[in-house]
Amino acid sequence: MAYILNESISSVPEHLRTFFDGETEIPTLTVGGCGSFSVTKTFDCGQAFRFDPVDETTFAGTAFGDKIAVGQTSPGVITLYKVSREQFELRWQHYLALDEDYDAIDRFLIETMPNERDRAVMTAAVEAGRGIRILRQEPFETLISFIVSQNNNIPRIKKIIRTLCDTYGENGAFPTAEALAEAGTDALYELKTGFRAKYIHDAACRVASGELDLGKVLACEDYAACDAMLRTVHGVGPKVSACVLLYGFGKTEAFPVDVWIRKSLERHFPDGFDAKRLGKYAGIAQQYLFYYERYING
DNA sequence: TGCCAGGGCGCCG
DNA sequence: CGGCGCCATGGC
Repeated sequence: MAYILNESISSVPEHLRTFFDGETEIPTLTVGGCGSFSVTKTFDCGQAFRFDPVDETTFAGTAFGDKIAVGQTSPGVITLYKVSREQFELRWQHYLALDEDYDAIDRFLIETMPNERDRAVMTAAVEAGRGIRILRQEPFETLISFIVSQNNNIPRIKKIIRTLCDTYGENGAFPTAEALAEAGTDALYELKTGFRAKYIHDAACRVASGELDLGKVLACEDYAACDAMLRTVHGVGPKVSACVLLYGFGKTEAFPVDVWIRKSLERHFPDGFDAKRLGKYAGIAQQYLFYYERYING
């Protein structure tokens, strides 16, 4: 389990000055016990769209309306910039999934494979992706982000989300459902969202009106029911729903199937792959397989 | 130029 | 149910 090694008010490193708008002194936290945590893999595996690399081992971005940076200090140790002890315990520890035992999950995923051949494949995928953490992002932001992601590429997804935040967000935060609902489809279309404009607007309207209660989805233990609630939104199909439940609601049993996963399963599991067998951790296997296929085998 | 990007909808058989 | 054309945009 993660623990705080050091907390201080420190001067902002040179390469983070611009990101932190010229601030000079910020709360800085050094956190140990992070296990296999990899900053670069976690923020560069296509689950979060508002973080960017600022050097080899540091990513900076916005979540919950706060700008933070996360750096890899050494194996098992990370540094959090502009994060106090209180904020860490209240929010960022959970956001970064530092309260999950990924070593145990990794072992479970390998052990659960039905035969030696599949175990070998899963072992390779786990080793390739080891250090990835499934972030616990904000539900509404994740919903809109993965609607934007459909038939799109990551650089453009990031660009559209940045524009959405700049135009309709308060002080750099992700826009509220009310703000996007009020904006209207035409205005959203003007932001180069294309055919997704009406989908974004529909999602925002349903959330703003209470017709879709994201708090209820968060509290719901029945995965199929969660999936059904999200898919009432026009433009949310099986893939987007699974991504939103995985990255925005901590539903780690979600198993999003995209072109990369389809390729991976066809190539490595010709006799079939039963995601349900992996139960609560299917989504983490999915992320490892995605990373393995997309970034290692690619 | 055509193809693809972490898809989904509407329609068709 | 499964397949297929279409939907906007930008990078290659």
